[in-house]
Amino acid sequence: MATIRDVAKESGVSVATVSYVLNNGPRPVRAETRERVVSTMRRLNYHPNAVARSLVRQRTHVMGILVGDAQSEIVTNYYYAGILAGVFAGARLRGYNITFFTAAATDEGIEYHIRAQRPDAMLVIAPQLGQDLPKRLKSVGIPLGVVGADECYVDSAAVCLDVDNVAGMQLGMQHLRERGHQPGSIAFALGDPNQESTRIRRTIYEQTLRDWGAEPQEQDIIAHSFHSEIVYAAVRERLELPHPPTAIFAGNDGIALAAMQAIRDSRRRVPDDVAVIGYDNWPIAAHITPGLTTIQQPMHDIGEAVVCALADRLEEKTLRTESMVKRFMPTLIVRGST
Amino acid sequence: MATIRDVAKESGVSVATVSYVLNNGPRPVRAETRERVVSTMRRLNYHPNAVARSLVRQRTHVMGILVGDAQSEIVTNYYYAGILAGVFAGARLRGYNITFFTAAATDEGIEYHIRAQRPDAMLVIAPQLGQDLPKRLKSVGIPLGVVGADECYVDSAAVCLDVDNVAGMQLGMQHLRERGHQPGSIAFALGDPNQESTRIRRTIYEQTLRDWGAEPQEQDIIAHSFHSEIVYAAVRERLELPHPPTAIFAGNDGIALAAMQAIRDSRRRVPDDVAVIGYDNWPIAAHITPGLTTIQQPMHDIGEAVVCALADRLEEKTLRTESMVKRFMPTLIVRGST
DNA sequence: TGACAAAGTCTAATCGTTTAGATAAAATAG
DNA sequence: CTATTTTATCTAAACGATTAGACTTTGTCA
Repeated sequence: MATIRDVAKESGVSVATVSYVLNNGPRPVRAETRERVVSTMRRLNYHPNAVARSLVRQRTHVMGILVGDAQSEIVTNYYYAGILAGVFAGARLRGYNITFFTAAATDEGIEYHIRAQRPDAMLVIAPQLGQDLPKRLKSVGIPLGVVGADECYVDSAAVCLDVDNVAGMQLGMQHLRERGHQPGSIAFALGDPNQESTRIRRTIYEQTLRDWGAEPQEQDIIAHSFHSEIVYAAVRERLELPHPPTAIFAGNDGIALAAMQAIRDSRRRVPDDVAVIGYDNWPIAAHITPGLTTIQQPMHDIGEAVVCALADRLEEKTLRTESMVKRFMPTLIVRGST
Repeated sequence: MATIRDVAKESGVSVATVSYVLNNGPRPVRAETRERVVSTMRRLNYHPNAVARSLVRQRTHVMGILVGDAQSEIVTNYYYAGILAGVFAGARLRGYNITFFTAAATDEGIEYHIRAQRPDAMLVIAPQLGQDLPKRLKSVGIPLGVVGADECYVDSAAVCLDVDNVAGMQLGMQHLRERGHQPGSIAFALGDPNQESTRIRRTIYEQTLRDWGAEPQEQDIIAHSFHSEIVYAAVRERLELPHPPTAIFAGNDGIALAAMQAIRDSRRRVPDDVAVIGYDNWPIAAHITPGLTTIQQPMHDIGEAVVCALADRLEEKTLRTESMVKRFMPTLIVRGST
């Protein structure tokens, strides 16, 4: 493979000149010389070695990414996929590559891998809470972008983006209320309790009920998991108890789907007997019967925004030393399930 | 950040010695010296710079990946997500990082990016046919792993893995036949006609019908797209025509879901009026009513296998100069939709 | 025309590793 | 107790770029 030296020799100039041509600077090159160099580059099929560049520039133009607890999450969870699509779009826009760190976030050694690989920044998507991950990532000393976990990262000088969970829950609760459901008859099938969004949403759920004069019942907070089988079983069980809910607010659309099946299998109808509202607006939500009412989140925008914010920091367009928190507004998509 | 030189100076040895400690060779180091070096490495929080290593070793330990036509495909298509999960698992197993090439496959410059970034190998997942991509990727000169497109890559000295599409179609057709559907009443909602799997499956569909003594009808090959809206419209339209099918074989579970909705919206029932069989066994397939009968593909295995096969080539465990084709067996998952 | 600035090049150091070749120390053989 | 081999280190040259500093050419102005 041709190197810069080959190009230099072949076109009778020094490597410096070739480099100036390559980068349009920092020194000027005579038009005639430039042309000669460009043509030999083309002739030799030369492409600058990004590895060598990274070494001398101390920039890899790579952003590392940690998805959920392990990469496999993207398999079943459209939320991650949506964020990722945005991340890719942003990366392309700003000229970065995205590398997945294949070690799980819980691995002892993840920060060693990061140190070794030297991405310019790290992205963390909807991490589990209660780990020492934030501290460890901070210790690596590169800009950090976090989606879906403000609180534990806000003191890590990170870029924290998330959907506005408060607004989302209120949107959904309001909608159920307007559909005539009584505060005491709305259950909440939350997701992974180790995610920040789940905790916030639970708080808002309970607070909204109290605002409406109803005390939240422990039995109306069901599932505590994103796992379909667990959700299915939990919903069926709840429906057997006295005072079954007339509406279920689900932590994401996957939960909502499992809940809908549980409802049907209990010989009840959606939405007549039990209404269901989801979260995320997965593509499938529009393609089932009845369609799933859901809280849409601008996943793509968030993914793109986090990359752009980090790129801004790297390019010194914005301050790097303090945290930044930005919230995105969700919207309610009404379909047949409510 | 500490460099190898810092470690060397700090522990009173040469950089070479530190390197030998780091790599366990190629020269021996006295146990006492090694200990001293290791402890200073720890004290200085030293981690070898992978970029510098890559430069001198001419190996980045990165595999690049091109997903579908653009990264956004992983959003809606579980097939990609499944393959990816396997790829990550394999990468972790063999010590590689996965970098997404954010330029679309159709981009003029994708091979330039690859040349510059210098991944040790490239993965291509279910590419569109009819592009010059194979040729261009081959010209880059690094090992190639292809999932879901043997034919056009088989002469590129690539590792080609795919599910056995012939077996999968036969499995499904056989099943429909056993359920009592007449050859002339089985429609095929194929996917993207620019993917190899689609083409093969269509051929097998037609051939099976002929084997059964029925001439395949143009009108029974519907949709020609993975896009839900298009599928939905196409199925509804087909159901209005004379001789509506009693069974629809779908190119993937997304198509199957859209088809099921179209069937329901035409006031027909699944499976009584029209049976549906899908492809891929998306997680959702088990969580709808009725459950979706589908052809399961070992996506995870395929993803893992392609990475391992490439790693073998890179580590010279296997020959690098000739193509290898391997097929994985699908299985039939019977649920309520047939 | 000469002085000085600007434009265009080149030489060489640098980024942080690996690893051959030379050299020194220790172990083994005769 | 040498001579020879083996083991442990060190020195220095890569790997393929970028970029200051020195140098040369060209242009501008008095």
